[in-house]
Amino acid sequence: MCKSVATELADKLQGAKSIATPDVKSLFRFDSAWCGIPLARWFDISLSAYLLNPEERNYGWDRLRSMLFVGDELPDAVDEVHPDAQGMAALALMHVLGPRIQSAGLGELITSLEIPLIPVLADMEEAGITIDLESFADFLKEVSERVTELTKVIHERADEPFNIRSSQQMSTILFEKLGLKPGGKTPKGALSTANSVLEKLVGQHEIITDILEFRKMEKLRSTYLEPLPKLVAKDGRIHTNFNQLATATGRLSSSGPNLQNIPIRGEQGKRMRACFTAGEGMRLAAADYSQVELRVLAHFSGDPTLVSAFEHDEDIHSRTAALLFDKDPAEITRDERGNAKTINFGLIYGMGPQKLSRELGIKLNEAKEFIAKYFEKLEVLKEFYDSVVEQGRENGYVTTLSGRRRLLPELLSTSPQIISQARRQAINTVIQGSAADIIKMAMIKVADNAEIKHLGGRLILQIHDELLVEGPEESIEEIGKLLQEDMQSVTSLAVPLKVDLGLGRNWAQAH
DNA sequence: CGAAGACCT
DNA sequence: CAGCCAGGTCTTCGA
Repeated sequence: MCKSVATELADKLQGAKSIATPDVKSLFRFDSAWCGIPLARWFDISLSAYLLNPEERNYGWDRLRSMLFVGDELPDAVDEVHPDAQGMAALALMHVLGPRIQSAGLGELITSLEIPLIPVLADMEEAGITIDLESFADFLKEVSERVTELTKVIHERADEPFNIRSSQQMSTILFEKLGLKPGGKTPKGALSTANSVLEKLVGQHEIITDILEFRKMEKLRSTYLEPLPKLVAKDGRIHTNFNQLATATGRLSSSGPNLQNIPIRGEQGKRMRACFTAGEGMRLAAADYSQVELRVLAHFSGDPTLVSAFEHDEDIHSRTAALLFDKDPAEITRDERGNAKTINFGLIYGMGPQKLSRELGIKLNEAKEFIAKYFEKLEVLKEFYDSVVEQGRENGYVTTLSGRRRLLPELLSTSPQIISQARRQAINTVIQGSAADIIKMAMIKVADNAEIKHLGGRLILQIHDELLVEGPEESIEEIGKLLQEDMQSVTSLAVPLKVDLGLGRNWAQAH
């Protein structure tokens, strides 16, 4: 007999009569364990109502707030809340939600995946990551100086001072004063000054490259270099929050600070990641799933071309190019491979011919032929796409590997635009959500691995298809191997899962 | 507080 | 003729 979620949670709550830690804010901030389950995450999970019915997304919070808190803010002192009420609230919620979760067939997802993940995430948040404060300071100094220089140069070139950070003022300067050609509009109708537009203007005016560099430097300064050192906790480490219910697809998100969007590209990106280090006497192991979303696509579609490419561990982009251009994979040029890569990524997003033509710089008709040819070659893939949409239309939702659902009533809309957006979301959710399921399973497996634990390895970050583990210098190689093996073997698909592993003193080295 | 932009997978 | 591909978080501007 399968215990209901409510019963199981009720059992765990029974033993707890009060909150272990006196400071409610730190309780929420670090998700300190309470009867084995971190309290904040408990309430997160109680919001699982949203898995069933988005209209009731706030059900949990409204109830909780009325029972526990006076206003919107968390109280400063524990005296302002009623310890037992927290348990009562969670219990009440789960009594309502538990049966609904079970009857929707989501009990397994909640009890076998999401709930076991809770303490794993709590441990990761508590572990945090070390940053090299001196390198950060040096980096910040250089970037700040460069921002000052560029500000001066840009003002000179524009022949007047203006706020470079303001897209409105930027638009006026570029398109009115300097008479440059607008390259597109924003959703709201203003002339866009986004990077993609500016890049096409390079060479037309010397100010453009300066603006592009200014934006890069300013982003580094304002989002990473300045705020992050201020967030170093007493333990000398930075602690993020991993949000379990923030995305529509089942991915995690990270906030306060977001450690899932630390720069990686280019010289600066590399330098930035090098500032994220292992602690004293420790090393980092970074393991990332190779092409996991395309492998998931191969798995679900069973497309023989994709499946065989992954079975033989071929370069998937070259393989796609070979198929499209009727050539031997060895004869594929850089450009052809690049085009194939664009298509492969586009497939994951449900890309249409318009965007493809823009991406590849070819005509619309050409792009249509391109896509037609692709689907001709991979008709099994097309059947899979159609079946996802059909499932979505019939059920009102699509389902990932673990049974997670995303409601997509928009599939039945009358607006062609809404329908095609929902189509893309349906396809992408099955792929992206299943990849999220896989890495969540892997995280639980890694966290439970007694050998890794014994060697002193601990998970510290997840970046969608990558796990970052910190461990003692002398055992990091072994930890890395175990990590890689756990990730690869966590589930068995129609194609093998491949995991690339890197080790190092810092995050850049480990890549 | 929404818009625009930039960073990530 | 245009139509701009999925999922996030954070900063800044300006009403």
